[in-house]
Amino acid sequence: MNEDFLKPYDHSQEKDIYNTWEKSGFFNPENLTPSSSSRATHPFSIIMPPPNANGSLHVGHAVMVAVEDVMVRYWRMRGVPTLWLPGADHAGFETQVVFEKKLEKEGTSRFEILKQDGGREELYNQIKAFTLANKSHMEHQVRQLGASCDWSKETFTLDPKIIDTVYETFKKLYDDGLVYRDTRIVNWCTKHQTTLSDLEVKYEERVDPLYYVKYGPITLATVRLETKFGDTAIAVHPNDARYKNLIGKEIEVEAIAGKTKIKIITDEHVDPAFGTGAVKVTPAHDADDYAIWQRHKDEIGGPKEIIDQFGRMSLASYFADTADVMKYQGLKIAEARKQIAQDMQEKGLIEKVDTDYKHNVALCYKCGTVLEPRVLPQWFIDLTKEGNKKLVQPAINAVKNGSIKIVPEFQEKIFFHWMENIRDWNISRQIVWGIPIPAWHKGKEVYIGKNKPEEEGWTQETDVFDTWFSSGQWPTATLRAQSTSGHDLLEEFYPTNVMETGYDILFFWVARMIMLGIYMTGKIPFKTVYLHGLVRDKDKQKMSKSKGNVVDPMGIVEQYGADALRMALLVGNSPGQDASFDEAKVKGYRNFSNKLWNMARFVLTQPEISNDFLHVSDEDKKILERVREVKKEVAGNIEKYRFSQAGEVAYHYVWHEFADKIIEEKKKILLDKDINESEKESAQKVLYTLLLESLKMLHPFMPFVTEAIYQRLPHKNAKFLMVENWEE
RNA sequence: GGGCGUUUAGCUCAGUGGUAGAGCGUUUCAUUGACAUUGAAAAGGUCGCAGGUUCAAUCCCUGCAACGCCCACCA
Repeated sequence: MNEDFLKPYDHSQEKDIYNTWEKSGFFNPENLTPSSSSRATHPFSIIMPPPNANGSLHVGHAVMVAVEDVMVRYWRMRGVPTLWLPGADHAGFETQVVFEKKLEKEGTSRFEILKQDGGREELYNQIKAFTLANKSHMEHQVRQLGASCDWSKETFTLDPKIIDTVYETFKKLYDDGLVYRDTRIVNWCTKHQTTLSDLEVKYEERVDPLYYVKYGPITLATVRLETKFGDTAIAVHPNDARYKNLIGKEIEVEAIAGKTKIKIITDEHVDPAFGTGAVKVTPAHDADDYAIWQRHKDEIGGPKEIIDQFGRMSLASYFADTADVMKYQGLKIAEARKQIAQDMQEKGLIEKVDTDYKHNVALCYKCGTVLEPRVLPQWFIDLTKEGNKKLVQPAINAVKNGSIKIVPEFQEKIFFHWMENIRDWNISRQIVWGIPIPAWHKGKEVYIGKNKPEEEGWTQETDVFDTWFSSGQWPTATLRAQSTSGHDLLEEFYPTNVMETGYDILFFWVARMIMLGIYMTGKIPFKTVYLHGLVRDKDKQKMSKSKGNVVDPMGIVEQYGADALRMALLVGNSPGQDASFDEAKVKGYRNFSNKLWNMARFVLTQPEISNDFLHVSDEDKKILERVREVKKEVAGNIEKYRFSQAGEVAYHYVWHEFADKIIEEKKKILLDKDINESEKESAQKVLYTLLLESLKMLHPFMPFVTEAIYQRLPHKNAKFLMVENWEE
């Protein structure tokens, strides 16, 4: 027996085991010898959600690796050609935000860098260096978790081949009329100086004063007093009797700077029950008002922009000669509002103030800054007109008709609900860290292409793509990028089997992959979507840096081993359901690793009985039959994505049946001098068989300790447990 | 305003149309031979509440309550 067994199991050997696996080449599907079983003709593939290369892995990544590795290792042992393609995401906006925080700590900002000549390139290069450093750090961590993915095919979202595909898709969308550039009201973050998609807006309920302002004969309620300088009309409901005589007229209004005139229009959208039933229309700074303006373009003036990109009053275009207004010039919104309220109070223009008015405020999901709606030219993907037919409906249909299954099933309802109410997607970002939108402008002309057109006068688009536009093409783009002349991976592995990710990015990512995947290839990108839940802390609180309750998975791996962490994250957790992280649970499974180690130690004290041993007792035959049943149960659960159940069945069998009962009974037989050799040999045969079967069924969950034991067996069928045949 | 999820042992959570499960915790006992990162045993749950379907419901249906989450252009 190997001397290592005289000591407790030492999980620090995980690193060495991983290295030998990786060097063996068995992570790569082309090095696997498919088994002869009929299942082996259908490959198994997973594209790993590429972690953001801007920091360390969090527990969510550990869940992702654990779940995907279970499937991949299981199917590999079934003799199926198995591809698990890893990647890394440049994560445009997210990474730029992380990088800017770093700059802030260093006492500078991106604007300092952008001021210099060639500042844009400089900033890009700095973020690139930062990202690449984090990328290799993160890849190392994915290895530590035991991910048996094919590193030779690792793909980065900024690889030239990925960008080529993204450009090709963009061109196709543009040619099909599914991409358009238009000036519309969009969400603008005054801190980050970029627009955000509707998904990147978080709403928070706040209490603000609601001012009842006198507009001549009308009083109307508003929170945003400061936008009054951008008013172009007042709207009332068409059936509102109170305003019957005023509709369509221009009324004269006493304002801060003397008298002005404003038109009364009607719009179905106005709720007569709110406030006074009259609403000021400020199309440049409010999405609702912009919508009203669009319906009344012919009657009223266009958007008057009176707040700038930094969230400061910018009144010179309309009020340069009016000192009473220009005194607010340059004030931040909140300050301007306060002063205007005060001034209007003094002039008797405010009828009353409702001080505890509750309403939802739109915030930047990253920094919490109040978003300022702005009217800007942006690139959009049409999802409401032609795009609804060509992008949205095919995706809905794929899930409705079962070509794509979402696990857990209830998430399908959530998916449908979002898809059926989807809006056009703003894919423009005004940041540097991202894939540039391949477009050129000359006056109103637009040219789509990577390279500048020959003729004079074209200027390059400066917006970059929303990261999700490129990652939304990930399954297709990666397989295409990694294909070689000998291996068309799209042909071999697309559609992939499973897309495993967190439910929090169902809309951001999964929905878009389905739409774009079908659009690009005519085929669904994956057959099953498995959505894991969020990992919260021990007290069910969301982990966050500010709360200081973030669990570092790598610290846990260091202390208890990746096997223990993986088991703790798998058992007791179900798809789509949040889980809480308890270190005590990890400790329990660390103990299990050692238990298994010692079980092996005991078995290996016994002589190994050759394969052609024929005198298995009837009782032992039952034991061997039973382990096959258990293994089938584990397999069935894995195939049905019930990883918690699968892990628990294996765990329970190995510890509480094999160890506690069978080993104890066989121990008695082996020590009893009155029992004949044949029966002892039968017991020894059983012990060796059960050990091997236990290692196999636990390997997808706890790859390291099972491999460590396998490598110390006197006779091995395969070079690695990782490529042992699951069956026999 | 819509939609979704959860409610099971002290805690964190799995699970099933037919005497209820795991991890941790608690109590008692055992132990120099595989393992104290151990073993044997025990306590502990009218499976949120109220109806219904069924021979049988924790599980299916209806309603309710509490908690949580997502979506939504009411100023």
